[in-house]
Amino acid sequence: MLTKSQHTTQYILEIVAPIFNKHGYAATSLSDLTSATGLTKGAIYGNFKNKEELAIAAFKHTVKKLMSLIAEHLNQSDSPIQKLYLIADFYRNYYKLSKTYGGCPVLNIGVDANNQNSELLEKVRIVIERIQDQVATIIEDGIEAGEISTEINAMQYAKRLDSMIQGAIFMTYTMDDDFYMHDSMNQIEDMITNELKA
Amino acid sequence: MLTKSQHTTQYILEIVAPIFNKHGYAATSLSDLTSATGLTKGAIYGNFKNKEELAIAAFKHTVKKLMSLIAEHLNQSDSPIQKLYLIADFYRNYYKLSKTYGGCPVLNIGVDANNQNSELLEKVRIVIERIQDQVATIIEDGIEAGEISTEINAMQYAKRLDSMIQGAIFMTYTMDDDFYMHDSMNQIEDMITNELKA
DNA sequence: CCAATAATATACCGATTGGTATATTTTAAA
DNA sequence: TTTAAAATATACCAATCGGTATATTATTGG
Repeated sequence: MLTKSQHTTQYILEIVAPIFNKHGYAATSLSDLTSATGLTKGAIYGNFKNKEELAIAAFKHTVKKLMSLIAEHLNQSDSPIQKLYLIADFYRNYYKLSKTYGGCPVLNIGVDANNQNSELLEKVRIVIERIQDQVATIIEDGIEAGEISTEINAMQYAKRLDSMIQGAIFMTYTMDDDFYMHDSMNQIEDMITNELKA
Repeated sequence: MLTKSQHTTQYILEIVAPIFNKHGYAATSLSDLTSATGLTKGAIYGNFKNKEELAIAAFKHTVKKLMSLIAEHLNQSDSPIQKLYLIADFYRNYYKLSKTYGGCPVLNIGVDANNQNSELLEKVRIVIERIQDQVATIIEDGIEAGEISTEINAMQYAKRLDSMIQGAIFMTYTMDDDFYMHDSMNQIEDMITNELKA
């Protein structure tokens, strides 16, 4: 059973994460958080050491949710190459989906933390590396399974896909236009079909 | 001849633009700017209406510089398809280059202004559209010149290239790793050769 | 039901925020 | 050289900042 403060901690993260994600660390004030949660500074500082620790926890909170959503989506197939297609498929809905959480945490916090908050930036880097490792593993599994060409450098290709996806996210959000996301996913599907397939 | 205040205006922009670019609008305080410039609030508010107008002017200042650098780079050839290769070539040096200005203003201010400052966001969008129009025009010129396949949708392709470039910039900055930029430019060069060429 | 403790609210701190009104200095025309 | 105007510096404003010490309220074990 969760204690009262554990419930409050979860509640705070739920409310606060999208705010940090949208506004960034410095532009989010404690009063933003108290008025959004309906709680006081006492409740917040009783559960989090300071603003920075709260921002880090909020980032992790959003990432965890999104990562479990994509993991669930990839469970639709056991085939490595089909999992790659499913990644593209997942991101087709990503604009609408990530808006719920205040945007893409990797993009938003990555840019916000750079030159500003090295602790937070480090967390973003860890997440990016974890994502790329997972994609690289899928590609390697595909090579082993004979689905993907042995010519492919898994890690390099994972980074390339990640870079394209992040570019699509940035453009989609900045221009408020889903075209970028869909066009990029078309492109990635073509790459899977024409470059990766054994 | 420039008046004294015009000199000061230029001087302020020169100093202030990288700070806004690195830290974002909200995280940049007036005291950051006075201590960096060695001027007082009197000098700054004598030349700019308020912080927002200064941030907009600073963004335009950096964009103008970068745009003239790329325009100059593209002057190395009159051939449209060679100009596309030159764009890729330009961005190979972009990480080091843009660091001088505190990073990529389109990426940084684009993310920072989203959900925060609609005036600033609108300026970013205008810049993105201008860049894409210029690339699309080069592609159209290439089609007319018979260098580029008539199958290509110029504007769609310009957006696709732009999205890839922005993704590479984000990844390169966030991971502090030029690999992303160089790999993306290799990819773009391959696309020019294999997809665009007539 | 009481008491100990956990959890939250309140009140306050010095420092800093963007912005302004005014004083001072610098510039340039006469 | 004098003087009006332009440009910059100074001093100040109320509001807000992140954070803390303490008071109050909920919760829970005995």
